[in-house]
Amino acid sequence: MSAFSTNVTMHDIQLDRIDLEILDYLQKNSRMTNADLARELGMAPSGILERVRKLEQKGALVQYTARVNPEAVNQNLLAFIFIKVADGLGCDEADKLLSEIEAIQEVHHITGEDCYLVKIRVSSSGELMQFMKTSLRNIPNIVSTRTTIVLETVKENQHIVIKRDTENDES
Amino acid sequence: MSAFSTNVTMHDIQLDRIDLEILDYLQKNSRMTNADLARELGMAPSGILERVRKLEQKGALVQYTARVNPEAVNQNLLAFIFIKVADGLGCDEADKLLSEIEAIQEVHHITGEDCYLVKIRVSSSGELMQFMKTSLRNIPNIVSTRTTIVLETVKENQHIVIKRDTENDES
DNA sequence: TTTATTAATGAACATTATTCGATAAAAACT
DNA sequence: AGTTTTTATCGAATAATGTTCATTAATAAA
Repeated sequence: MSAFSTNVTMHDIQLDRIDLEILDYLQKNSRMTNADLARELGMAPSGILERVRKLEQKGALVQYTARVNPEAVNQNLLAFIFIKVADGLGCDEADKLLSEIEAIQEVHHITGEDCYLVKIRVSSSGELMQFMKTSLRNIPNIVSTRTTIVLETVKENQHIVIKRDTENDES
Repeated sequence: MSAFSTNVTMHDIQLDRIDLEILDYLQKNSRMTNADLARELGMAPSGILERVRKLEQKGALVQYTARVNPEAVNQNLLAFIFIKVADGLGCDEADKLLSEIEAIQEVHHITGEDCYLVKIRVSSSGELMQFMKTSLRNIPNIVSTRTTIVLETVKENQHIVIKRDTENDES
């Protein structure tokens, strides 16, 4: 069913203007129909379908997702945690362990003093505490953690700016 | 067209188990059809449609979006910027200015020394520099900024853990 | 009890998804 | 250049889904 590719590195991916348009439309509304896309882009629905499938295969489209209001499901606490591990050597193991934790939405390797920046969403400070005590304990070579609590989120999306560059297009 | 509510605060939102199931299914695949949802949940498609519309109106469903691979569209540089503003007074204005910047995906008020944590995605360090010099200049009362560059992203999603507690209906 | 209100159903109809053969253009090869 | 191969699109046909709406049952309110 899921036609999405996993672990794709974008070496040889070539996207034309129409591909970029499709990506941008679906980014704004992933439930937009192929028929609507076809109308917007002046193509046949079957042609759109073909392109979308290829974008999935190429790994340009990663997932279709609905953004859920955290408040609606009582996940009101958002936090960022900086994690320092010894020598950054056990990192592969730490990568895996951190990624497996559902509450963790993001795991980044970063520059500077610390090794990781982690974004986590939980229901309460109690659950965060619980998480620090249990899940983080399992991760080897953690030297220190620094936690920053989010008081209020002003903006939050995953929208990527898509630049429709100088491209030879059949306009 | 867009049936999503804006600026919704979740005071009186009541979601039953079926609602939570719908949210979770759509979170995992927003292109899932109402017909499939209906089959999974043992309901009529029209009933599902009705519920989905209500979830949109209530603000539990915020948006349907496709996740685009940043590499595919040459937006390879991810950074977090901590911004300190004087007294956090001009914050409303700063909120607005920061949110209007497309490259900025997230704006959070945080605890600690700094006032803001901002997540930004651009094409290159050059563009980041450009951004710091121009866009940030317009924001009043910025005292300092601290930028953290992401070297590699191990995990990144917006998936929220939805707990189907046997007694999630808190009336 | 009676009356609103709400949520779900199922049938009817509109719209979309998907397949597939045909076609034409572009690439690759000789 | 000429030929083959690959690729992208279309259009028509069919399967499937979206959406409306009258009806019914269940729930809450009066």
